[in-house]
Amino acid sequence: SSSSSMANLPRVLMVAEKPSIALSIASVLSHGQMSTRRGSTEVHEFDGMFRGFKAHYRVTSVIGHVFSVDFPEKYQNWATIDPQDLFDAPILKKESNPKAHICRHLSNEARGCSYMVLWLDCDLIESTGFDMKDSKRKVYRARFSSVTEKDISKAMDNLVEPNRDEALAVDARQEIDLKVGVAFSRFQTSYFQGKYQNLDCRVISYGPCQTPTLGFCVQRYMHINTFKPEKFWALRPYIIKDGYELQLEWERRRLFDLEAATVFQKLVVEGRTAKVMDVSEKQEVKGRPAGLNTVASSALGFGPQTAMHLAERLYTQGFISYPRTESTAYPSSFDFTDTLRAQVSNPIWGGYVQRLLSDGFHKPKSGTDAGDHPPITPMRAATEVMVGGDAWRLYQYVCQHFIGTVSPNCKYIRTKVELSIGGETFHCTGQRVTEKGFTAIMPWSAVDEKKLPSFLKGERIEVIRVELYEGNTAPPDYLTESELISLMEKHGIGTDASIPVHINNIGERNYVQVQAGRKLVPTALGITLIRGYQCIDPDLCLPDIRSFIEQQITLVAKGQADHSHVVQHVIQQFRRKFSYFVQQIEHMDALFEAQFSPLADSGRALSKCGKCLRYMKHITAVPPRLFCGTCEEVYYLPQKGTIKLYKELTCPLDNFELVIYSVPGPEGKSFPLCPYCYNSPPFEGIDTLFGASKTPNAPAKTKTGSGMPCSLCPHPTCQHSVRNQGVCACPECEGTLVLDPVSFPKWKLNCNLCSCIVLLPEGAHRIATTSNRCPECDSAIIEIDFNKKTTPLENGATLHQGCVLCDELLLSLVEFLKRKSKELIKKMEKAVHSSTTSGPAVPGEATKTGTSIIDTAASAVQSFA
DNA sequence: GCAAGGTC
Repeated sequence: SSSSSMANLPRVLMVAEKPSIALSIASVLSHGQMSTRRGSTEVHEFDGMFRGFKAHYRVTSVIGHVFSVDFPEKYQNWATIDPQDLFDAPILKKESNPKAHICRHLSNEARGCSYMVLWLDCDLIESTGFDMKDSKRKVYRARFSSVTEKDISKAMDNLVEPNRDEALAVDARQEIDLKVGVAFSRFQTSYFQGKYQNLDCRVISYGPCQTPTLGFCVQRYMHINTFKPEKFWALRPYIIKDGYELQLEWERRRLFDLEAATVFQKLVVEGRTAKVMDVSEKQEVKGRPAGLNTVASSALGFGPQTAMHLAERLYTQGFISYPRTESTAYPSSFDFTDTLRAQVSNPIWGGYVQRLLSDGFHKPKSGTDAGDHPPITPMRAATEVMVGGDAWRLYQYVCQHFIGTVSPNCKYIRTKVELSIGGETFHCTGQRVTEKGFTAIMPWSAVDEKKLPSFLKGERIEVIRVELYEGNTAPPDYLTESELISLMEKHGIGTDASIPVHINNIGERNYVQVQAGRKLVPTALGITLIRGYQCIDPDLCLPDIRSFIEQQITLVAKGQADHSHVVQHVIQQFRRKFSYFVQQIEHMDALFEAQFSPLADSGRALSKCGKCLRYMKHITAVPPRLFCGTCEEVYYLPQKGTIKLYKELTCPLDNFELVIYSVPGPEGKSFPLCPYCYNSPPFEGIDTLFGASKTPNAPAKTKTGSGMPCSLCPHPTCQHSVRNQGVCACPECEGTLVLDPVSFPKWKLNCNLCSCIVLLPEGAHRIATTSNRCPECDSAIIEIDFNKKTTPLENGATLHQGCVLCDELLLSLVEFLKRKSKELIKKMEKAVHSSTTSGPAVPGEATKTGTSIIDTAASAVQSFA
């Protein structure tokens, strides 16, 4: 398209739900003649006809849902907000992925456009600057059921008005799910957390999808547990024919009455010979499969989540078609020949495909068209080297399944021989495959062959013995992942994309465990939770809870009910359920009490509580924590290290006794923390500070947990705070190097954010920070009391004061771990330089962008003191 | 730390 035409033609902006669909739409409408430029998402441009006149098109997309909801900041505090109040809380709509700048992108692209066509049902008209009431800039909605040329063109010829109701329905679901889920989750978590020692969880969540999902697993567990096996008996006569010993099946299968079975056994034994009453042969057909939809988990032994992940990767690399689809029916226009041709080069099935192409392949069995995407098919040839291990297995499966769908049916002959012994009827069957068909390429669906000697009608055969088999009825097994998926689909729990997420969730939360064969076995916690709901309000864990929400929302989507009316109605129902649940929680607690050991009975007294001044118990089980039995409060501790009392020192802010946390090993470190401050950082803005350090892979996250140890505390006078133990800026991050107070004799400085460590002179009797600052770089001056035998000072002197960065003697004695010292010294010099130029009040802020946070915190301390 | 729903 020329730039001159672009300027003159009316512009049409088209927005699809994801980049791949924008590409397909543009390719179809421009016949591949479009230009593409990058942006937040790609924009494809071309000239074409729009509603009877020539127009310039811009086709772009969003990436999934543009908006999601959450509570305002004030409602994020678990300690101050009563979960009940969440039902009446306002909610905020935010861009789901602010970094992607989708709103900005759309409003930019919408500029200068006279028309907009939405290929999605989301509520984003406002963010484009378009207005539904503006008659000059019209907004349309394109409805399409598959991403095919035919459907796309049809949608363009039948544009409709955008449907606000559908967007409102999405909003309604978001608000309901948020309020219900968060209110119940916070209440349960706060109530049970820290109450029992062997209760291993960080959060006890509730959700209208995840909880019924768990409900299915527990229901099966209960079925198994309450199963009473029953004895049964079956007659098993044996005959010998053409040298084969054959066991015959009884027409009555089994009896639950031993006496009756014994009577029949006597009859049959006395019958002595089996008379062949009938020999029948029947041609049977096992039909080729329909197209492959969302990858079945059990087929390959990956979890559904992993399978989807691999499939997603294969899709983005162009090896298979879009893997998230419910449809098993191919569009009529689907080009099977091309898809097959791409597979002729395959060393394993290439020959088979070649024969299919030359002998003529079959159309797949007609499946169901869910109106989303075509079934999953291979797009281009791949080798194991190109895609690698597990993805390769999945790719093979997709290919074999696809080739299977266009292969002939499998044919086999089923023989049934009916025999009579002493008036009782028995039979035996055999199976013989005559045409493998698709099972040749899909060996996992092969028909079992069972050879049978030939029998003649009327023939008599001697019965060699008659067994009276005694068996027990057996309980069903635990739910498998694929059974669970079917149950969820059947009850409308989750969507094809979210089902694996819910299953994953109940595993991560420790409600179920995945055992061999991908069986889901509920844990004590999972079972206790469901039993609890069952005795307080069974609705809470039944699938109907989801159907109820979905059905109410459908009313909004169809315009049959008002959005806010429906939301209010549903929220009101849950508000009542919630308050009843809160009122009755002791019933659930009774079950917890029976299952878990109360915390008060366990743990060793470690440090004193600042509130009641009694000893708190240290629970080492995950998650490690301190429990005050008097106040019934729990204080979490960092994981993966040891906790000891720190010299009975106390925190000046809250009077709690300090503990010292240590990670063992040569690169380990120690720092003191106040149990109270660690859990509730006392200074404004401190959360933000940690938020900043909580970037993925930041060592601070795993080493310090999410709380505030003394090494991060800006208290101006406490001797343990970063203000008094901090020495200088960390050369590797924005943190501060803090003196490790218990590192004698291997003295060191540890960064309070990252894993950087600086070794100080070993063996010194004492090393301490002083209140003096280096005039050169503002680092804290440290004082060292050297060992008499190893002192580097002249005349056997042992006391020395200096700056780690500027004092020549100290600089020669310190050692930086991990990096080459030259590089580090350069970095240190840089740090020194910037710290002298900006002149910060607290060491370590030199390179920090969020400096003001500490200042705010520091002033807060001053006013506090 | 909390839901479910999209898709990267």
